[in-house]
Formats: sequence, structure tokens, C-alpha cells
Amino acid sequence: MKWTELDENWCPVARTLTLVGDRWTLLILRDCFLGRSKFEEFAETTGATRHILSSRLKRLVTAGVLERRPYQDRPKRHEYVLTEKGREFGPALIAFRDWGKKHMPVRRTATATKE
Amino acid sequence: MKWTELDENWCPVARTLTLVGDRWTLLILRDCFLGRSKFEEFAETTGATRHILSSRLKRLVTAGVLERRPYQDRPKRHEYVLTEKGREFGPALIAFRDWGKKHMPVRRTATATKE
DNA sequence: ATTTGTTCGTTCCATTTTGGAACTTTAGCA
DNA sequence: TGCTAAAGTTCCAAAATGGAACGAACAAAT
Repeated sequence: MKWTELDENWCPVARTLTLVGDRWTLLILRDCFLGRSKFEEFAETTGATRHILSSRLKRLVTAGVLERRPYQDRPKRHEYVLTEKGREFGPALIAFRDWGKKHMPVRRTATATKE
Repeated sequence: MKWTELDENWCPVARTLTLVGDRWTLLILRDCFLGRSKFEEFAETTGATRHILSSRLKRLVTAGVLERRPYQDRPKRHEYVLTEKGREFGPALIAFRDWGKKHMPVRRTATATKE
């Protein structure tokens, strides 16, 4: 089954997933809620390739979850900010955060271990 | 960046995504909350291929979100049921559902339109 | 005894999507 | 002029996916 077919699904969860049902998209939204808004910031903090970042941001803007707006002229630069629709997605991320805090402890690696 | 690297991420959202950050996994969990528990049920209602279903269920069981347990002998059959850890993921799905109900209206297609 | 049906997968392969890095454009600054 | 920064785009090899067939293990029907 293709993902585009899901947007006519009877289930609201399924329809939601057509838009935000992938890792990078959710990480981008997390960033937005943390106040980040620039392409380069997303690239650094999410670890997504610029390629994927570009396509995901486009999708979110098209869907009306983010708004792409200029924050300076010459050189023209844009930033991505949450719309009302996007802000209302907050509770979902809170739920993910809380569940992660409780059930997904940080796995330390050799390099991450200090002390 | 590889996904496996995210599980040592400082962010609990990111760590959560290493486990449930894909569409099929979340649809499977939705099914579980709706009371479904069998492989064939998941296959039909999520639309995921048996291949993907198999790998996702394994991951969820390994992570302790689902428990694979026999519900009959001869022919041996198993079902997948939410553990306490899995049940605590409910609020996240509720948030997805609510957001979807409000912001992702069903897109009707020609065949779906009747009357 | 052979065929059919059910459940739960595994295997195979062509198509998509990713990851990773380089390249482009526009413009300020030294 | 050369260097840096932001925001993408392009390219290609590697990984994930979809689609459908195949397999095992047993029950029920013919």
C-alpha cells in the first residue's frame, strides 16, 4: 500500500501519519517547538541531510503546519515557523517526550562516557 | 546520520523515534489499542506488507512494548499484546488522533464518493 | 489420503527513499 | 579578489520498501 492512499483512511491517526509519520519530520517539529527556525539549524540539530530537510520542510509548509517567511532581505533568507495548526501538534510531542524520558534511557557509548 | 545513533541522543523525543518513528510501527500500535492482536489482523488493517509487519513486530517485542504470547497450541499461534510500557504510549496516539480529527479531513476520491 | 483453508511468517526482486558529500547562488566583509 | 554564510540542489551508491509468491504446521472437508 502506498502512503498517499492513507489520506483517505477512516482513521485520523493514519491520516496524521501521512504528514508527520516519519522520523525526520517529527524531529523538525521538535526543533520548531524548541524555537529553532532556520534551515541550517535544523540540519545541525536533527542530523537530517539537507536533501531530506528540503523535502520535509516543503511538505510541512504545503500542509500549513509551518510557514516559510523571509526574515531578512539582501541576502534573502527565510525561516520556518509554526502556524496555529502546527502549534496544536504540541501535545503529541509532549507525549513522545514524556514516554521517552520514562522508557528510553540514554544508551551511553564508549565515547559518550565521561567521568 | 544513521538511526541507530539517535538512541544516545540527549533528546527523549529523538530516542522515542528510534523505536516508533515510522508509519507502520505507529499504525500497528494503533491497532493494538483498538484491541487487535494477530498478525493477519495487522496485515489487513494497516496495509503493511507481511515483510514489514514481521520486522516491526520483532522490534516492538524486543523493546518490551509488545509481548508475543501463545494463545493456542496445535497449531501454535501467537498474538501480540501491549505491555504496561506499551499501554503508556496511549497518550501519544490520542494526541495524534485528536490532531488528525481536527486538521486532517478525509480526502474523498471518486470511488469513495457516494451520493 | 488428498485437497483446501488458516495463520504466521520468509524469500525474492524491482522500485523508492536515504545518506553523504559536493556544488550553486546571493551577498556581506576583509 | 577571496572568504564566509545561508539555503538549497544535484549526484550516486546503499538501504528500505511494495508486491507477490513460497513455506511450514496443522485442521477440516471430500
